[in-house]
Amino acid sequence: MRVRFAPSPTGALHVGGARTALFNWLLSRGAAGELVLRIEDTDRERSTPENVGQIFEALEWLGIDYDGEPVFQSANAPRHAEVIERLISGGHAYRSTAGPDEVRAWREAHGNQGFRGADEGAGAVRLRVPDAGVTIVRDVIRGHTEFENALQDDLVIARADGTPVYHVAVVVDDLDAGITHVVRGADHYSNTPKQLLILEALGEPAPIYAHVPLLHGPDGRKLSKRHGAASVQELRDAGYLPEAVRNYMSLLGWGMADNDESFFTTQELQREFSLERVSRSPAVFDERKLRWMNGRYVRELAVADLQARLEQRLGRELRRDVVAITQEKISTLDEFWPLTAFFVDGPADDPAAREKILGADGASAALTAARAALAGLREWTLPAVEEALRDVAEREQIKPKHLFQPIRVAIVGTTVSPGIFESVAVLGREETLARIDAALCGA
RNA sequence: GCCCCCAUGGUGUAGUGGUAGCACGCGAGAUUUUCAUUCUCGUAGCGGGAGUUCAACUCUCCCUGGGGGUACCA
Repeated sequence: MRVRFAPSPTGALHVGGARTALFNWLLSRGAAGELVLRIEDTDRERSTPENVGQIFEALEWLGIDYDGEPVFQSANAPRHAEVIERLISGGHAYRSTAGPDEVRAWREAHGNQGFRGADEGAGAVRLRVPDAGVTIVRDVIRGHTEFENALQDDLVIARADGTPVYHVAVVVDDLDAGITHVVRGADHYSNTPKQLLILEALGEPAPIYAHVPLLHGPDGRKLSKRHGAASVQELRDAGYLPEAVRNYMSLLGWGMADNDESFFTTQELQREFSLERVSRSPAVFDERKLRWMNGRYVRELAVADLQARLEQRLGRELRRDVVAITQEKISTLDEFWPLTAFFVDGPADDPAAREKILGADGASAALTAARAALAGLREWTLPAVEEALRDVAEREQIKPKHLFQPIRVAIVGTTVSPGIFESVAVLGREETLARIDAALCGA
């Protein structure tokens, strides 16, 4: 078995394309030599180093490793030219100057039958399509479908300038690479008979096809930028974890039998995956579920691991204890900084919170009592802080909420933060007392 | 226009010729110092119409809806 992933070099790795890559990778079982990466770039316009580099990065981030060096389709041009020449000399193709207008006119005049041209010795190269019979697409996911040859136009396989068209390029490249399984998006389904026709003219066998359903946005339309994150780069930038993305994407258009859980390790995925179980209908990409799943993955990370990822993402050193007290409160990496910036940037400026909490009856008294208790602490540890503060609440007959919220606003600036005892413990004696004093002053 | 594909709650899916399970979401409750987390309960579905059958969500056909293709794009 040999599968390939062949994205077009537009730079952004679409999540639909990423899912196809994932399926290919799972199908190859990650075995060496089984997954080849090819850049479809017959027109060469888009395969700039930047664009291609971005795709490599996205794939690497996702954890999908292909085998060996990626192949650039354009590099295979001589081979394509040779095949096209062969088709012409074998009588399977001819040169024609007919353009879209002629083709349309022909169809109108022939009851919508496919265009059939004559050899003019110049122009683009068109494949001769049989007038009768059917071309059968056999697809692991969709079963057999017959396409009538009579309806198919003699398709262009090379432009007038001699450059091959995509359909020839893929077919030839797959053949040369010994590809046995072609797993791609369903948008290629209707084009498959064309490739089969080329294969037939070449006298070569067809690979096994599997067309996976497309991904849609919440509005049921094809997933695009206006739906938010539509590329894996955007997912990464939004703070999702690659393993969560991988897990979530594997669930789109695919389900395990006899398994009600939706969490899979990569090993389980590798073991259980089968093309036969891939769904035929398009799936809607639901970022809320991804977010939920990502939160689960975040919480299962070792603190040191989470810290490393956050540091890498934020480009700054982070305190382990800060990461630890935040872990269960964030569902994406993105949510970390807003929740903990107060540790290094000082209290946030939230007048509404100050007014509401610090301005409340008894807030100052509560703060004062808390300050005194904290100031008297012999050692500044989480248990000590917690004991002291709970003690104040009990002794002063203050509802916990009415004691803790003022402290929170005093040190954080807003009403949302990690646990109050944890925050105080991590902030340290000096800073905590200073911030409480400042709050008392302001009030 | 023509060709092709698809159709289980809002979303992702499981499933069987005898009416549906799981997960997200959503709602309610519990825990709770905020936000979260966690736990409990609940909500909601086989697009429509014929046909086959004792019986269809499951098989067939039609319709509707959605999607894809129809390039000298990939």
